[in-house]
Amino acid sequence: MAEGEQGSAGAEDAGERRLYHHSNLRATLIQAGLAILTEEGVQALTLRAAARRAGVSHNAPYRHFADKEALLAAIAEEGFLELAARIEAARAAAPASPRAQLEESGWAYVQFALAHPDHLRVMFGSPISDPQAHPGLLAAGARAFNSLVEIIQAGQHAGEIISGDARQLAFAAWGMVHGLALLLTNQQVPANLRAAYGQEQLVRTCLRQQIWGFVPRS
Amino acid sequence: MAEGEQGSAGAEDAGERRLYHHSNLRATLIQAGLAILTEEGVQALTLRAAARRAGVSHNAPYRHFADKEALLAAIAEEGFLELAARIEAARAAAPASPRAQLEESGWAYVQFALAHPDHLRVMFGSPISDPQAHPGLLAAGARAFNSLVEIIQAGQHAGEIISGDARQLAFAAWGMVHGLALLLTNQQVPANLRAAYGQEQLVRTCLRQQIWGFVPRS
DNA sequence: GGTGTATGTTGACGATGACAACATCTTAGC
DNA sequence: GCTAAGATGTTGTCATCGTCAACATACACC
Repeated sequence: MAEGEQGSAGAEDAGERRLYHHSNLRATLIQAGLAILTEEGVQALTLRAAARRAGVSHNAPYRHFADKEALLAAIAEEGFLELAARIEAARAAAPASPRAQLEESGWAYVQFALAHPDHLRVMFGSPISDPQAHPGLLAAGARAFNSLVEIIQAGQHAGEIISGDARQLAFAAWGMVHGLALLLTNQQVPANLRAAYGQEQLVRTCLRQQIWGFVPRS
Repeated sequence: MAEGEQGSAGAEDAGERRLYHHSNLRATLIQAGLAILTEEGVQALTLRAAARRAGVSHNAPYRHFADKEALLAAIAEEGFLELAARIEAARAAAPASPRAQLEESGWAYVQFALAHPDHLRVMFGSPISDPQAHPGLLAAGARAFNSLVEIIQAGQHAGEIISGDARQLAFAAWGMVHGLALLLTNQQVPANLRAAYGQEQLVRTCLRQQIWGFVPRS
């Protein structure tokens, strides 16, 4: 955003000038949506609220998104991209052992969920009517998933992980991590469990148990 | 709107007479909400729509629910009760082996999710602001969770399941099943995986892998 | 039988998603 | 350069929703 062309006066705050046709409203609206998610929660994420944050009229978003669901899909896509980046970073930072990488990736996933619970709700809780209508969303989700597949394949090559369909194993791992993340963010963890372990230890314990199931028996 | 007391006459369909003060509107509204969930989906679940189905005015629900969230909580509670019942039934129908019971319980959970995806969304997707305000909800959730704990404890006694905190193990199992259920109902399963295995086989394979991690090493 | 309270109704308000009509900026063709 | 056409943003409007306030009715207890 930011520039001024054309016309005229009305320099807003100075520096923050936008030209009406303010170039990428689309990106601005997505950022506004993310800000609303973290500051006010998912129930406050409304087309009109995003428009207000972007400083445009209540109907401007319709020039960039067919309807509310399209904005949600774009925000979800953004989430999957960050999720994939976090998983990849965690893998890179982890020891070379595929099993360790699996644990760190899972923990990274849960950390993302805990840091952005309402973003996660948009990514997964929403009933996206036609996924085919939002191809970017599918691609971003696939990228995150493929990170797991790669780790598992590497582990199979190294003999650290049982043989079998790597995609199926990755799905199992994804399911576990996803379930843990949602239970934690929804505060649906039995209270005494949470108290006894603490979030990180509880999650890592569950992850190690699952990964333990991936270890070849001698 | 509809009838007539007081004045009188107006027997509706015959048989279906309700006396205005029609006794348990509360239960009727919950049932109406469930019907909306299965027939129209979660986005159609609205206080006013539930009132319409129940044949009362748009404000009648407020005599029984403080706000929309209270109705959602009641519907969620209903879901947890059915979920617990299904898990218990699956356990009862399964072989005596605790590991088999674990798999059947998990599959029952996923079946419930597939049969009532929008009900699941109300149970888990909603951001219940203050769980303490809906004690029945917590109790119903705890009952479902405790079914798993019991199976695991039995397995530990029989030496079929590794020792350790049964509640933590149950949480891991719950997380896995929950994640699988959500991914399936949100249609977020990689297409080729779904095609290669079919839902039931895919789920059972993942469950067995996890349970395999619960088996004591010789 | 009369009265108080629980239950249901009518009416209103502000907010939202969506549509239509209009205004303004940008760009393409000349 | 200038103008016509399209892209982008605005104003106005509508039906629906959640919620509140005021009012009406029916049941239960004395």
